[in-house]
Amino acid sequence: MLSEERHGIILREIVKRGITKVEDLCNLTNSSESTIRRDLSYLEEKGQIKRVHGGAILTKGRFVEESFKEKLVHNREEKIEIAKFAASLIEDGDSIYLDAGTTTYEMTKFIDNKDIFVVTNGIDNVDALLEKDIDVYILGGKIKSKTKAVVGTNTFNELEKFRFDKAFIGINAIDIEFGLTTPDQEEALMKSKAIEVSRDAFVLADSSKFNKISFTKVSDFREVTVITDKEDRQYARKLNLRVVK
Amino acid sequence: MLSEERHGIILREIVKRGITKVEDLCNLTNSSESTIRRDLSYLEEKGQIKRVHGGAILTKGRFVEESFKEKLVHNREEKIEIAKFAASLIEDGDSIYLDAGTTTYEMTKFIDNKDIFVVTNGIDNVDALLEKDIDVYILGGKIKSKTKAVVGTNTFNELEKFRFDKAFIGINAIDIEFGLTTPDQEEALMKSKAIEVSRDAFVLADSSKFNKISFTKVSDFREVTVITDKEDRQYARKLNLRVVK
DNA sequence: TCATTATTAATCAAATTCAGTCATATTCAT
DNA sequence: ATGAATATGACTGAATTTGATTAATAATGA
Repeated sequence: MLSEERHGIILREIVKRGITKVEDLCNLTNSSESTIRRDLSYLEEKGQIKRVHGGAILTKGRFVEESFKEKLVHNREEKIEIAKFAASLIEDGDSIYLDAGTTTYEMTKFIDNKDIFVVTNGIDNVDALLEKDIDVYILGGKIKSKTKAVVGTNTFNELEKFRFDKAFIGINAIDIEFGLTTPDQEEALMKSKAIEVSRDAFVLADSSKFNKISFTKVSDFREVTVITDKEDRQYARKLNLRVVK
Repeated sequence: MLSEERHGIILREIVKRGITKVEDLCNLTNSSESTIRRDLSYLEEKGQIKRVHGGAILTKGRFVEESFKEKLVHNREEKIEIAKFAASLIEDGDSIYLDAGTTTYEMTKFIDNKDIFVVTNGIDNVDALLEKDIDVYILGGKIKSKTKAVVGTNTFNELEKFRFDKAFIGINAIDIEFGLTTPDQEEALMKSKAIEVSRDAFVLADSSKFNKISFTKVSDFREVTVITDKEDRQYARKLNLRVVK
């Protein structure tokens, strides 16, 4: 049996029952425990299921339709890898700023430290984090309908009151000359301030964001670590680059 | 049986009955007392239940706050009628406060005035309003995972800065003596303040909320108009009652 | 109050499940 | 065909889960 085939069977079984035992999956697919365990690890890596002792369960709040929408997102695989690595940087006790955006949203699926405090300006992040039993603080303010990000001067000022251990920021464009830029001025201000009030700031950017320039400057390279899937000597010389995979 | 599976069964049983004995849970899951005790400790740790001598109860006291989804089912028809009427009160140009909660959430579906400004502390309201092209302002603060309501002193203070034309408030309990009460103190404060800073305050309460008393006082009758589906002479004499249907 | 009973926490050993490693089998590109 | 890459199943010691036991604690009623 092909592994893809097994993955399908496993997913369907878990969706159907909500929870499944390794043993049952062995019988269902005529495979060894080792194989099933490998499959479960893989599916968990992809964020499709959650492993528990003895089997696996659905990742909470994952609706079937969502997976269709998600597939449409550009560079999804890369974003997930970047998000996964970023999430792994979070340590117990951290206070975190999580920017609004698709890449940072992917992070929520891989955050397993419950003893953390997350401040976000992304409405979509809230649900995902609550389901993980994580303390969430939403910044107040006007919500941009397109990105569902909270922005504005009040929001900006509210951010001023916090100090974060780590900030995770999404970005639209990276250029070796102009640094980090993004189309919306208000969002740029938010990102910039978040970077400022954080001990460590991480910018998540898949390779498609490179060599682009957008309207508003967010930050110079010096202040942040860029997490990406793109190997690039030039950039590596000028900035703190973390390449995943 | 997997532990995750048991946790689910235990939670469901406690939600259903309000209180459960260790012995019953043993029978229900075919597990030993040791195992059930460990499960209960774990669930208590997560804040999902409270252990008592001989068993466990739900964390909240007299008026158990059902989860958001469960509440949606309860008295749905009536809530929709109430919500529809409440929404019809909104006029172009209004600035509105929309409380977190299921009945107020229903309102979002019937709001068709786009030229309004809505402030809310309910995360779920945001999406629904954005889809209607309505300007939304979310209050900032800690999010209660159970009700997805934003609460806290900062949030309270933020609310202070607004003045609304109309506020729409959900409520858990109405008593002819004690007035409007609700289980969570922080949420009660929010509701109370919202009523205070609004020209007109409307409280949405289906008939199941009547003749009940909860923990924290939200408001006296004088300050608000109660929208309900229940005809009641006694209440009608004491407060401003609007009965729909 | 005190004694009796029920419930609990702590500890232990057995059973189950796990991650990691290895050898073998299969697939793939050349 | 050949070697490299990948997939699989078996095995091992480690980690986790479980139920039984016992001593401590809490509830009950005379």
